[in-house]
Amino acid sequence: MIALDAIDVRILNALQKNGRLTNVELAEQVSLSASPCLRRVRLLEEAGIITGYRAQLDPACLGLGMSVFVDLRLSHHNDAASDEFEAAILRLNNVINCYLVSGSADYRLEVLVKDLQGYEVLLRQLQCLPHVKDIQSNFVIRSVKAQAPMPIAAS
Amino acid sequence: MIALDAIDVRILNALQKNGRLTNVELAEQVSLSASPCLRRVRLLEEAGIITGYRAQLDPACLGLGMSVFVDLRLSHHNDAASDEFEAAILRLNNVINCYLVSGSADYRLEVLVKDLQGYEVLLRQLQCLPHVKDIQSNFVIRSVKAQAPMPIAAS
DNA sequence: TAAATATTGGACTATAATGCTAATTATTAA
DNA sequence: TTAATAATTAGCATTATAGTCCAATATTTA
Repeated sequence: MIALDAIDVRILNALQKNGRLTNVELAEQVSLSASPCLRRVRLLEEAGIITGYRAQLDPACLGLGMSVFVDLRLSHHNDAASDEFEAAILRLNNVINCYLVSGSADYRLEVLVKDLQGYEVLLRQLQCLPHVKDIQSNFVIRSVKAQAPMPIAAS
Repeated sequence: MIALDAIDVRILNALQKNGRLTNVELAEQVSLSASPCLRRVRLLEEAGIITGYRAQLDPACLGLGMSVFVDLRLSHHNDAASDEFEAAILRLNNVINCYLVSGSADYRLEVLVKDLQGYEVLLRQLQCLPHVKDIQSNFVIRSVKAQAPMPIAAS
């Protein structure tokens, strides 16, 4: 874990808000001239602190207005079963996130679909996945806070 | 919902993968010359399909190696209680996502903390929030698939 | 088919990225 | 505290990119 000074923190916060800031704009915001600013950004990228830049899309505009959390249990908990299941999950494009979690479920998925019909299709796909024993769904009614910037502390 | 042709879909997919592609690079990838490519990107931004660009950071590098889903129930379900609770959630920087969900919980939060100690601190803050009755936590053991690109269909 | 509309490609200007060097700042050791 | 060293920064020059304008092409519609 690389030490971040106050300027690095400002850079990271600015790029979390707007990943397409030009280096000149970024340098202004963090009170630095362009070249050292660029040097710091490159170092943050090389250090793996900045892992990439993504355009954020509005799922509703893309016909993906329904978001669902799907909790899933497997019938077998050996490595082979997990690997097979996870490989299948990676192929399902409507599954945006998938975590192995503690608690009553094994996996928690976050899924984007158009509507209940789309959800039904996906549910059937999930039920057919290898080693799936149990599925429970929670629908997102409203998003209160989404993809908030990470809290960064200088170190 | 604006109609997207095949070129728009390619643009959106390319920018989901890399939001800092130069317009020239993007134009090459979608087999278009620079100026119409730029025009399309601007239209996608103005239409609200592209909502922004963000740098992706590695939480582990920032001392936020622990991710937890927190399910939360309120004691009262009137508007005032919800509003007060949601306002408080917006102020908690370790809460990255917060959704109103169906099912046994009212709200589902996604939380980033350094470790169990950090989690304990946050848990106490959540318990002190107005109208909170019940809290249940699920720890993320491993991320199988994270922030996968949205599946986009031409229309 | 022909007219109208939308989209594209290319030239040009303004702006930004990037590498280099000198100067400044911070750090270490005496 | 001062001097020496190392790290970081600012400014400048060069190259690349963004963004605008207009003519040409493709598409749509009657």
